[in-house]
Amino acid sequence: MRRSQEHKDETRRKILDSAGRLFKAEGIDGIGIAGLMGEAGLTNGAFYKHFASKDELVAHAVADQLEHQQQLVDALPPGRAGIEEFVHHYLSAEHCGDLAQGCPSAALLDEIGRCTGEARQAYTDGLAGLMDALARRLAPHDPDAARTAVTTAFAMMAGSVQIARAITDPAAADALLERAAVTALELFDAVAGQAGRA
Amino acid sequence: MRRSQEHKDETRRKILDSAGRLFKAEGIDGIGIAGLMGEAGLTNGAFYKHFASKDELVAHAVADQLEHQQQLVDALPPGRAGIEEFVHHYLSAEHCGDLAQGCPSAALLDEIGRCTGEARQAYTDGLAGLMDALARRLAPHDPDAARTAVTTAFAMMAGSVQIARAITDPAAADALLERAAVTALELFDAVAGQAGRA
DNA sequence: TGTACATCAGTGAACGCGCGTTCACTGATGTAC
DNA sequence: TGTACATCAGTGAACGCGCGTTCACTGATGTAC
Repeated sequence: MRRSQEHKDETRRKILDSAGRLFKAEGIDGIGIAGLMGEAGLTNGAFYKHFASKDELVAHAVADQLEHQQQLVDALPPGRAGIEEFVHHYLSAEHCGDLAQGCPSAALLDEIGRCTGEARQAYTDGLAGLMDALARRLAPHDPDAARTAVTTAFAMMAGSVQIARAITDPAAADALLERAAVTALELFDAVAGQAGRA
Repeated sequence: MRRSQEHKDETRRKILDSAGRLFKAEGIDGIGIAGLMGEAGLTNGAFYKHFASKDELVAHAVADQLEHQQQLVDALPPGRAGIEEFVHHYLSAEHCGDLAQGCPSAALLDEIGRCTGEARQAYTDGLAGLMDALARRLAPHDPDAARTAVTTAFAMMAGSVQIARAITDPAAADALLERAAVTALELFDAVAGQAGRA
């Protein structure tokens, strides 16, 4: 069944998409190669025509997911409206309820910390790109100076989503998400304000 | 080898301690019953004399770990000095480097979100206790009102530690931890200040 | 106090199962003539 | 353009392994007399 390079590229993309969704929904250790390949409409053996190992897939899937997150940020409307949309979508009940389509940081952060260097490097680079995309919006004249503060605010957002997902009390989860949105906007406004003054 | 109830309680404690350490270090899916029992100086079969299943152990270990965290908070010196110690220890390179002895939220949050209801309930109750302990320090006259804001600040701390552990760039990790400590103290001060004014 | 016995924490092999990975094979399609 | 052949993406069974859990057994100790 030899296929064109185009066909192979499409298959690779299907595997990466399935991996992104299922790693986030079930955890990296929570889903196997056969399950991923089944979701992509293939059988387990074909996996090794595309990736050398599960670890290599994890690294590529992490990179791919963060790239996708960055594209979402880049597609936001300009100015404070874009930041508000980002914050309110990120800290929504919908995002908390949809692990598979959600943010890879919120879904996988502590698991990535235990991964191979390859996956952690992919996360390092991907997060840097995502934080830069946010910093460019907030402080166009000096995004480098804003990056660490932006990352702190993002850590708060990711941590809040993780807590909201972990606890069983929906009212407490809603209150946390609402409060986190207020704080996130305060922190982002502070970054933009400092950059404006500088 | 029948032993006294006291002996059995000691063994249960050893299993809970091993579980707490190894779940945090290797992940809940990353360590098996035989590994946990070996760490506790026992063999796999004895496990089921103490817990009905791995899921039940996870719930008890999560509860136990959060109780321990709360005891650490309660043992801090009173006033702002205690909060400062908490923030600086939590956001230290030592804490990031020592998964096994560290905070269960930072080590396990996204995995707990995928656990059984039993484990998530244990996390819900344990986190509530921990957040109350912090809220009582910051706003002794109205800790309930402070709880959500305290949780937001804590989410920022846990998220920052997770990111610092996940990325491969030590300089970026240090900068993030430092910036997170400043922001955490600002957020905690705001909670204390609002409570003072009210 | 001494003895016989019941208890049950702990042992370690075994269960079925799913994991990551390998491999002999298939057969549609790109390529060379 | 038509044909023969080489390629290789994909199949699905099989590999060894570790998982959570079960179980027959051991033997030190608490308990009853």
